[in-house]
Amino acid sequence: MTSTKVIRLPQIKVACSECSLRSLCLPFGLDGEELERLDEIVKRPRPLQRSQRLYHPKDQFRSLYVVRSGSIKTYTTTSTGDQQVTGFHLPGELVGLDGVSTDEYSCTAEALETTSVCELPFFKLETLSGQIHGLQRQLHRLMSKEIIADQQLLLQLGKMSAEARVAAFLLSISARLQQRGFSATEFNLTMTRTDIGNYLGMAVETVSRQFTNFQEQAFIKASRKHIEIIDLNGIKRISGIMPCERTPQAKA
Amino acid sequence: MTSTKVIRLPQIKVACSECSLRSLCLPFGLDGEELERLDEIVKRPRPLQRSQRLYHPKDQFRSLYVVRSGSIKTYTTTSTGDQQVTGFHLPGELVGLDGVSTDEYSCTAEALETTSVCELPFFKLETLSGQIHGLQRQLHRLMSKEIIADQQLLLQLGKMSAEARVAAFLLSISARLQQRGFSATEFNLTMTRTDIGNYLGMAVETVSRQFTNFQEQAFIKASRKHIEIIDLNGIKRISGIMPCERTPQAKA
DNA sequence: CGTGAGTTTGAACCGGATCAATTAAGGTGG
DNA sequence: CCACCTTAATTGATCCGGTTCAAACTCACG
Repeated sequence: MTSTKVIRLPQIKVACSECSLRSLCLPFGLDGEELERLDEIVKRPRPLQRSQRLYHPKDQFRSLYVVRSGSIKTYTTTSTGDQQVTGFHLPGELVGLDGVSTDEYSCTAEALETTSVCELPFFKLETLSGQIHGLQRQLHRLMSKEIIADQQLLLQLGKMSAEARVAAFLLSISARLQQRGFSATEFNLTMTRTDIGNYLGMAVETVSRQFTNFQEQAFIKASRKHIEIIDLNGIKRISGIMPCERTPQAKA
Repeated sequence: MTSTKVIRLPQIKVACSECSLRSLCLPFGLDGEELERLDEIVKRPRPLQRSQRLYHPKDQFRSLYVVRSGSIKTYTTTSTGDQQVTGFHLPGELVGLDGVSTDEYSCTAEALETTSVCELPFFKLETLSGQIHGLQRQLHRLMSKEIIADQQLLLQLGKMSAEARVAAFLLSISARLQQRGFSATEFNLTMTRTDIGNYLGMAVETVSRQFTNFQEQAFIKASRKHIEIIDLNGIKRISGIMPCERTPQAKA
């Protein structure tokens, strides 16, 4: 709000205590004084433009990032040069955990649109969380939540038909946005169909066909990036149902 | 070693400082005094027998566990009652991270064979890691490594042919065992083919066929659970190669 | 030795990948 | 401001890998 420069996105200087994401973010559970101490180590770099990168593989790991607004995709690049999307990160979500275990990042983090982040220098964060127990707890929560959620999704994807996967993907985005105070039924997919396909492990064409399919069944309205979910329960039903409408594939 | 009871597995009372896994485990980087303090909070419960459970979904989250010897599978159970294997845990690996974010476990952890674990009461661990910086660092490393590794594997699986998946699975087991001082080329798969198929997202029959396939190509010798890898490079080659021997599936 | 769980093998079918071609949408420069 | 170009998205036709269904086999264990 109190910007010193000419043109600057208004939220650039928002302190943790003012941030709308604080209940989902590290500040959760901290009192005023603790919040201030956290604020002191949080950096708020200039927003990234679309396709700008936050870090690359082999960059030295120094910080975790929290998406403030916008969205980020992370991907690795295989030896043959093609890209492997490892995740999409929405506001309030952590980016950079791939660096924690090896001290260098293992993937590329790239903005899908104009995106602003908070930067959390990890070693300062560790020090501080040694002093503020609530912070430590929340850090651990976030770390494991981030990754477990992803893992669960991926695991499920393994056994689902293309239809169910795309449905599950939409649900995941929808639920995450809702948690952050956005609409659960109307949003923009900032990533391309190709990215989605890559992430879900299927051909672009299949992703596209499923969107068409869902539209024909009147579960969603999709116009390019813009998605409107008409029948959330319909989507849920699909995402839980196994291929071929026969026997469930995950055996006992 | 200094067992007080009649029959007890010899390693039951081994302190962290004596444990062969310590360089892979939490003690890594700690000095003598710090190790002692860690040792004080580590519990070493009686070994689990095959198919005994360490915890169930909805159990209150209290502890992380490190597999000392043996192996554990974790799985969730879907609404329709079938099981979804979420991972296999070998000696030196953490179990229980699924509980950190919600304060209750989300899956079942079940011993695949006679298995002994160390129990780490998580809140004591948090407190202690607030005091011992090296411990905190290592805890974070382990937490993220555990999950990131899994995630990477799962992500890759999404785009691989059945052949490549099974190869990648074998490699994963092999590499993890090797890191822990076991043979990389000869080991027992303690889980069933069904478990493997479930985890990898494919039918049991397909898993079985791939084992046969690898044998015919003289990459491995497999007799039931017992696996001997003859041509590790052959397996590696396969695990990196895409289906249909055509174009790579992960697009640029 | 039976009994049953786990594993292997065979045959047929179908979902999704691949290939090919068209349409739509941003961006750019004249 | 519009024609042009490039990239993303859609749609259609064909083909193959992997699932499904069915059945035989093998080993561990009582």
